Amino acid sequence: MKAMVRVFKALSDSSRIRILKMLEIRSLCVCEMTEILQLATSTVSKHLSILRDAGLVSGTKEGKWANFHLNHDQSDAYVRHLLPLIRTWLPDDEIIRDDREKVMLVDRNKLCGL
Amino acid sequence: MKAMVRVFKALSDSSRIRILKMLEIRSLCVCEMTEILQLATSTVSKHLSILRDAGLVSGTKEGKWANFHLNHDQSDAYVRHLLPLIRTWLPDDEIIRDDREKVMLVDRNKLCGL
DNA sequence: TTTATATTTCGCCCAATATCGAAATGAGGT
DNA sequence: ACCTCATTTCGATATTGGGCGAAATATAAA
Repeated sequence: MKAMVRVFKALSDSSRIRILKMLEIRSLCVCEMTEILQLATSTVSKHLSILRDAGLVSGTKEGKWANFHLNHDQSDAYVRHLLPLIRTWLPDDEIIRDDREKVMLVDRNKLCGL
Repeated sequence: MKAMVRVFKALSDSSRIRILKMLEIRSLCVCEMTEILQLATSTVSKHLSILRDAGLVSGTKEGKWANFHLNHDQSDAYVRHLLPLIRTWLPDDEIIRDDREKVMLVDRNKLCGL
């Protein structure tokens, strides 16, 4: 039950939902998400660790960046069932739509280190 | 998005998960759940109002008791998809099993008003 | 090795929430 | 109407959780 509650807790914050919906487009590094969400880097990193602990995302280091992506298949039953559901939800949400447009525009090389 | 987060928030507490799993067996009144959960009546009532606001359960007054039951079909997409999922989860959880055994034993007439 | 930069961790603050007991509400039975 | 009892609401308290900035880590580049 603890694991299940942890997953639901991870899903019960709008910033974290925004992150998941962005990651449906492509994998992203922390500074890209920070730019889109307009939150402090440390806050975004915290959100990602909560999502990682729940098994919803995973992050792999690539050079100086940490690439985060959705944890579709290799994960437990909760995540395996919930991610596809969430993918079908919020198709018309304004914030989500705007976020995803920005995902296609941001470039980590131009973005980070301003 | 607000509605979706509200549903996930409602699901991210172990007492409320226990309530949902008990209601999979049969509808229950507040004092029956209070006895099983070993929480204050006011706490259980609060949990139920959170579950009701999320659309997960509904309660109908029957005499002096308030009968709560799961909100399977008539509810929004989130609840309609999540309740069946949750039904298949935690089949071997000890707490859930114990709760459900108690559900079959409690009798509101003997229980309430001790 | 030193410097620059992307990320994580830490300490703090404020808001939200889980819990309780007491008081208020509501519906039945007398 | 009054009393009883199940439930809800209210007030207080303690814990959790989201947010930030600063310090610590890690990795690339110089």
